[in-house]
Amino acid sequence: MKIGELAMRTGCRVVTIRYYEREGLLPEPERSEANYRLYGETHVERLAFIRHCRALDMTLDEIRALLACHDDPEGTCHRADVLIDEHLTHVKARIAQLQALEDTLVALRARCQGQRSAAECGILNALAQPPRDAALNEDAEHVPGTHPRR
Amino acid sequence: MKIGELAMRTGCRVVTIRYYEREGLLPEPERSEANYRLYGETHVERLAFIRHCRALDMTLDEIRALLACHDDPEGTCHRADVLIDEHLTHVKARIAQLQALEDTLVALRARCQGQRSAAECGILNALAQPPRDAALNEDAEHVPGTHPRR
DNA sequence: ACACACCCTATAGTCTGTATAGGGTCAAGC
DNA sequence: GCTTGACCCTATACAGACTATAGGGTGTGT
Repeated sequence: MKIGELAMRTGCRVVTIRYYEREGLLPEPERSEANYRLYGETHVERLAFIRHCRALDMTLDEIRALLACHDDPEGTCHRADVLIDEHLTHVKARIAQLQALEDTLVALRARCQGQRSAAECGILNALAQPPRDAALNEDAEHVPGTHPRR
Repeated sequence: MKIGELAMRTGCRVVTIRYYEREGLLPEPERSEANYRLYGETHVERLAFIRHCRALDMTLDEIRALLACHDDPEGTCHRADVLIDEHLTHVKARIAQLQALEDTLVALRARCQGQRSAAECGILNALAQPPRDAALNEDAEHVPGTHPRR
C-alpha cells in the first residue's frame, strides 16, 4: 500500500510517517517505479505500536528503546518494564504539579469578578506581587504542556 | 543594575531575559557606555510578573495579553478574568487526560513482572495490539508535556 | 488534453527557551 | 603594565515532535 493508505489505517498523518522514517523508528520501505513508498502489514503493526506509545505520551527515545526490546524477542523484557515504570512516575508527578497549579489558579480567579478597573483588579495585582505559595515560587520547576500544540 | 543582578533577583536566567526582550515582553532597557543593559525596579517587577505567569504555565501570548491589561490601568480587567478562566479550563482538561493515561499505564504495567522473555512480555504484546480503550484510541488527542524540557 | 488527487524532496517554521562561538569590559592581583 | 577571571555583548544553531510551504512528478478519469 502507498503512504496515504498507511496513514488512513493508522490515524497518522503522511508527513508524520515520513518523519518517523527519518528518525529511524520506521524502516525504509520498498519503492515503486515512480519512487513511491510501498508498505506491508509489518509496517502497519510497527506504526500502530509507535502511535500507541505516543498516545501514552512516551518520547520517541523511549519508543526507540521499546522497539529495540520488541525486535529482540530472545532478550529479556526487563528494560521495557523499567521504562514503563519510569514513565508512570513522570505522569504521576505531572498530575500532582498540575493539581497544585489548578488550586492556585482557582484562588487567583476568586480575587476578581471583572467589575473593576484593571488598576484595582485582584488578579493583576496578585500577579504583580512576588509569588508566595509553592506553585508560585520562582524556584518551582516549570510545568509545561498545558497547551497542546497542533 | 546589570542583567546578572536582575537574573539573580528574579530567578530567571540571563539568556532568558534577553529572549523576553526580543519577544517584546520586557521593554528595552538603557545601555551603559560599554553597551551593557541597565535595569531599574520597574524591570524587576515586570519580570517577576512574567515569571509568575510562566509558573502558572501560561503561554507568552497569554502573558502579553495580561501585560497589556496591566499597562492600561484605566481599562477593564475583564479580559484578564476571561484569560484566567480559559487557562483554568485547559489545566483541568489536561489533568483529566493525564489521569486516564495513568490508569492505562498502571494496567499495562500489571501485565508483566519482567520474568519472561521479550516475546512473551505482556507489555510489549499489549503495545503491539490495536488500542482498545479511550486513552489508547488513535483518535484520542495526544497529551504532551509529561517530560519537562530543560 | 486537462483536472485533480496523490506522491516526492527540501527547507523553514512552531514554542520556549538552551547551548555555543567569538568577541568586548572591568576590577583585582602580580 | 599585564594577566586572570567574572561578567557582558551579538549571532546562530539546537531541542522535540511535528507542521507548513514551495516546487515538482505520477496516475486516473473525463
